[in-house]
Amino acid sequence: MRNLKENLRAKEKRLMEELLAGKNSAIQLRTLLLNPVQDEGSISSLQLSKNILRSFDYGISIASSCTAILSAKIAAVDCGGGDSGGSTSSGEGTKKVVKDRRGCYKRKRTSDSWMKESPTVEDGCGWRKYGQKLILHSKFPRCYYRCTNKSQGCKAKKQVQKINEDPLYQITYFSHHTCTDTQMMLPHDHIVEPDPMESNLLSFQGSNYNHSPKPANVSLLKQEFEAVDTQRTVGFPYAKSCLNTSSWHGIIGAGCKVLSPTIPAVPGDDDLGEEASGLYSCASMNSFHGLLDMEVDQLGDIDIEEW
DNA sequence: TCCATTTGACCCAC
DNA sequence: GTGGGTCAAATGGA
Repeated sequence: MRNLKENLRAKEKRLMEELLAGKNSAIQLRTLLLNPVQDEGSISSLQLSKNILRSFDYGISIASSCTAILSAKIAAVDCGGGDSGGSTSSGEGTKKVVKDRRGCYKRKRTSDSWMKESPTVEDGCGWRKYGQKLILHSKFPRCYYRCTNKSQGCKAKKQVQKINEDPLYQITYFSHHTCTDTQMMLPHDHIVEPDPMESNLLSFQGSNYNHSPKPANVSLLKQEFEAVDTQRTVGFPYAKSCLNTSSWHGIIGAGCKVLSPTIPAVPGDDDLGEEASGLYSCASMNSFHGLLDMEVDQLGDIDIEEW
């Protein structure tokens, strides 16, 4: 557990370093734009913009990793998922702890899978839903999607799990799009680490961001977590909540943990604007720092020995 | 008619 | 044996 905390602290430090590096690059870029005279050896505005994007991409990756770790751990504690937690609360301390394997099955993480958290399930790609299940210890059903261009041999899939009452979804992707329609909208060049928990890292190439994807079924996707049945496979008349798509920016602006790069941003007039808009919704460094501080500190509220 | 969604059943990893 | 992932028939909407 101590290792987990240290790990989170280290990630926080890395995040701050990346954000500061990005800020420095932005300052240099600003200076360059105000004074466009360049020396032979001076760094180009294009390179600076790339540096900025790289810093934010990596920062988002780190933040994603941290929040995913915390979510998993906190959820495990909340539902008594820990083996020791369940046994100690029963008052049968002398009883030998039987390892319950229920719910332990997880799809094997491959180098071609990654996860992110987003306030919206929309990512600009065309997805077709092929299944939905209520997952053990999950309040909300998990939905399964595959690329609408499966006929083209595209093997891209994703799983969408609403985390809690807040509009925050955990989206797990499997395989990249190979179809021509959507591959430019996907995050690629993601970072994968051997540890399944660490595999949540991802990064995005800013130059491929699409700013106005709005598939027709977005509203349906946003509605589908509104009602949950108690059956194993959920069957229900979906509640027809009416979420205003214009509120998405408000959600983003409130400072989400990890942001989808395809959230429509204010369209720029030039290439710089297009690329920079990938940074558009990121929380400020201070608030991000506070968020991480808060989440790491929350670990103190949980019995560390239980982990 | 076509396509997307729903949902019960089945398969398989654990 | 159980839970998670997928299949495929049924259903509904455009």
